[in-house]
Amino acid sequence: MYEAITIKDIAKALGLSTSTVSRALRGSHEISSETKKMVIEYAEQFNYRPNPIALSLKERRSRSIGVVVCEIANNFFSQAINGIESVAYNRGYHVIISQSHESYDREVVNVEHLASRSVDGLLVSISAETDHFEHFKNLHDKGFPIVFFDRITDTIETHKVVVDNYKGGYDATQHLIDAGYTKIAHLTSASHLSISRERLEGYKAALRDNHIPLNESYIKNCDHGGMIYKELEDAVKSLVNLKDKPDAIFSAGDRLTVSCLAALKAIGLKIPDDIALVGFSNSPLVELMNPSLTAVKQPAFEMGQTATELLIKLIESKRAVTEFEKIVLQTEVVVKDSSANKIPEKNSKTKRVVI
Amino acid sequence: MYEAITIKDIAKALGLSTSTVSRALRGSHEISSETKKMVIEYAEQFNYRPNPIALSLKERRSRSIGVVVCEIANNFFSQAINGIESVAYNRGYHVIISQSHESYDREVVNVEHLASRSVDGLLVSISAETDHFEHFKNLHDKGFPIVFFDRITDTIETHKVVVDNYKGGYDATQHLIDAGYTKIAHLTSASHLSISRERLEGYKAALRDNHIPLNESYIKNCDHGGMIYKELEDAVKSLVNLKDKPDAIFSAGDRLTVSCLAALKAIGLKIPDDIALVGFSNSPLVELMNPSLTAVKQPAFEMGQTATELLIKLIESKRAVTEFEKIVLQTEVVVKDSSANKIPEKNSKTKRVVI
DNA sequence: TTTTTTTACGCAATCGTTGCCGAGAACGAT
DNA sequence: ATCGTTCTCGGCAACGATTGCGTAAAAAAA
Repeated sequence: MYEAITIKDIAKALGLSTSTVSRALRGSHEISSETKKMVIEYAEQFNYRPNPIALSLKERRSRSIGVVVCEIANNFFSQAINGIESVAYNRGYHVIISQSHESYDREVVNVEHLASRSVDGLLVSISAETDHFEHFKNLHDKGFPIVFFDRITDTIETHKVVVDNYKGGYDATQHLIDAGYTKIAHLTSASHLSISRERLEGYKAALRDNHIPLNESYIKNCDHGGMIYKELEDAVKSLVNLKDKPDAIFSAGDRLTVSCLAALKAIGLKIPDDIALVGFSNSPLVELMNPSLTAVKQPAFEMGQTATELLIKLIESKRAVTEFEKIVLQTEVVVKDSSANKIPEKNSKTKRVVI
Repeated sequence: MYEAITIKDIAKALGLSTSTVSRALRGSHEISSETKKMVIEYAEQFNYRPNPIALSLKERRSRSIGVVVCEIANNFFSQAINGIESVAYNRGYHVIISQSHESYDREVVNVEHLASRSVDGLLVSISAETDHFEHFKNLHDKGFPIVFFDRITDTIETHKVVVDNYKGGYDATQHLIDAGYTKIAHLTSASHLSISRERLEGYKAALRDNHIPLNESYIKNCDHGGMIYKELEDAVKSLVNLKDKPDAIFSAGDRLTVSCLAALKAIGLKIPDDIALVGFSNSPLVELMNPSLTAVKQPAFEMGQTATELLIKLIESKRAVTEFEKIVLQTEVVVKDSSANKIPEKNSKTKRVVI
């Protein structure tokens, strides 16, 4: 099978010791220039590459970082991974990906597998099912470098990279209010996720600031984050079947938003005439959708980059790090047709007449 | 920093030799059951995990596979990687991802980096820029396991997993013809890519079988596969500015299709009334687009799975493999609104009158 | 010429694990 | 009592590369 050339092969071929070859290759001054030249030429001719595994063993590091996300086939995460890969590549690190598929058990297995010395550090966005964090805490307490991004936990003190989910939720809701909607429902994923909580808080705050009373029946949690279409469809149906039907929906996740659009289309409701929709989504396609979708965009690529930079800083730090950063990036509301200004209803004509 | 327990630590603590501990842990019959019990209990208590790097060095394998694709943030590839990861995970392999960003140089660097003994095999979809294959050939000749998927080359004899691109192109074109379109343009990426060639051949064959003359000016290559929007936009503009303007476009790639839709929208052409559109796309969102898009879907997940199974078979084969498989999966045309039956033009009324 | 310094290289340990060989004890068979 | 066998276990080497230390030979200084 495939066998590559080693330092030992060079040493044997040239009648030198492995230490001499090693030093020659690294350009040590204690090797004569003729020997160096000879070794380097031979190495180039036979395309010598140091064995990274041997180096890892010696240096006790693998120059690779592990990524644990719920799924790759999701615009937000694939863009984030793109950012991760771009930084890692430039710094000479490999990226090892694993998916939790929103399962706690799978997350634990992946984390343990990666951390058991095959990666130097971990980049994590927590699974929707996960509501306790011992598997991270154990590692972190032992000094293993972890950076959380997107979905984080406050129970572990380390670097974190997030967006301002509160503001994202606030802005989305405020935008709907500005467009004339008042009965705004909120579709979100598992309630214990940091991103869900914060977006919900932003939603509530925007309502409060606009003196719109909070209607608890307008808030729907989908614990599987839209992975199960039925769950989402049921939530949407129960919303539109309410006596006091909402006139807008703010959905707090990519898959949630897309599935919601599909569900509304299936039910036969017109957007935004029957019901408006604003949602978190990082798909570049939403503006080509029918109708084009007002979306809260996250800087996924930058999040990946930033998280990776922080992680590599942790990994390469000589002393144990005790001061941790929490970096908060901004979201952006891209306004399209799905939240067009509300057409005044018939019964509001009276008011107009008054004017 | 982070230090994990080793076999040596256990040996010292228990007053045994490392070989005894090693054997006890692997349940060897030549260790007394008391010793085994003692060792295993100690190992569990201190959460011992064998060092995969030391094992890699010893066994001369890393139990990881490398993936080289042009980009992750693309539905086709993220779905394929999903399939790759699912199989690899079950077989105990790590997946290491790298992106070529359609650049030949970057592809070469990635391949060399991964192959220099940090992965046991490679899963490759060739970059758009790549038109010679020495970097793969050298490895393959040395017995290094490589499996190509999606974008392949015939110059290297190894396992390959593709879709029937010819049939995909044929079916898409035939579908347009069946819907009443005859002036069908073809938008494709770099001409030296296997997928471009085959889809083009399918397109041509469908025209030929329907006795529609081929119009060379209807075929547009975008060498950057839609990565550069301007290139695509120019191609679309030059198509719609032709004297004998096409009444339909068949686009042969995901990004191409989406960008084409955006370009037509920007130009202000109505789909399908002014011009119909059918394209390869693996985005689950196309049916929610405006108009919903008739798309050729590829079994990306299955391709990833199949390719990974073949690669692991190669890696774990005792003897050098000389018989290689080429697995061809089928595409599926999902018909939506963008290729609705053509409305007969005014000047065809005469014919109708005759009837 | 003798002593010191410099040059240029080799030896061996190290990282964590396993394979191979062999040692010592216990035990049954002769 | 002696031999052979079996059971347990330890020592050494190896995987590939790096590195501190040691040292022979050559060069320089005395």
